[in-house]
Amino acid sequence: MVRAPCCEKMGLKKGPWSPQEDLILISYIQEHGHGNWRALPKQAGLLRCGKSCRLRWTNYLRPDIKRGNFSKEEEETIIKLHETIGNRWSAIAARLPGRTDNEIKNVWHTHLKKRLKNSKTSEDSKRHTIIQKCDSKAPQNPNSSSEQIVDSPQHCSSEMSSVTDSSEKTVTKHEEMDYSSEYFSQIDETFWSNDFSTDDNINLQSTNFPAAKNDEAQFKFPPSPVANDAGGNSEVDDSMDFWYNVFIRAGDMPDLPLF
DNA sequence: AAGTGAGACAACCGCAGCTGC
DNA sequence: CGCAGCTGCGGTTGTCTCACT
Repeated sequence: MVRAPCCEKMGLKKGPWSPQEDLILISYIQEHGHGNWRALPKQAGLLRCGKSCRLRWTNYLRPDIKRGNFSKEEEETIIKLHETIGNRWSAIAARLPGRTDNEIKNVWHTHLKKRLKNSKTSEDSKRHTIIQKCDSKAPQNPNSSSEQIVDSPQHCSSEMSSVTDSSEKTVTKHEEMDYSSEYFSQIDETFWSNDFSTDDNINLQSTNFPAAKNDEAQFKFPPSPVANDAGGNSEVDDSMDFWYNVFIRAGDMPDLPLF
């Protein structure tokens, strides 16, 4: 199979998305659904490849994305699932509504892996201490190693069971918020029942997604970290219609293509 | 105040698998 | 059945921010 030329060779834009591009993409998908991702950027007037558009939508712009810190439960779910199925991020994401595989992957690499390593280290050292204690308690047998004692240590099982993960709370720069309920409370069930993870041709107009009904006042996307970082304005965080405010504040409302 | 390194997260790359012809 | 086109997935890289010196 001949690989399609990459974005750069086609003269397409790479790197971070601008708010204008986001709005164009949102508006287009709102109006038409994504349909064919490859054709989308051309039809929407974006100088991006379809892959980039798909990624941007699925990982960031999709309205059912839940942003903010991961809850303890979510982190535990990730850890447990990772134990059983490994690096199958999309499968793990499927078990965490509103979370993307990319986000989970990032969290794993930045927080959970380290935490697990730390807890394993502390557990190992604790195990080591217990093993030493067990060794001293256990009947002396020159042929048995310490590990063997730990694996079936009737005389110190209670101590071993006390070795637990004492993971500390991770702190990230974004406050924990449940955007899904705060920002999308006005979206009814028919919208959420749309399966955006599938490749169906999403037509938001056929849903009750507020923006699809031309109700701009209700059109709300969650504030992105980009906006928080760039603006640092609490007004932004509080109540507003985030995306429209971004453009209006910037005084840089893009000329949206006529679809 | 400037430089630097680490951490966090967004985005890209390339391969695999699926589907239609 | 084989090929081409497309999407999904996981690994990796790039970029930005912030803390520290």
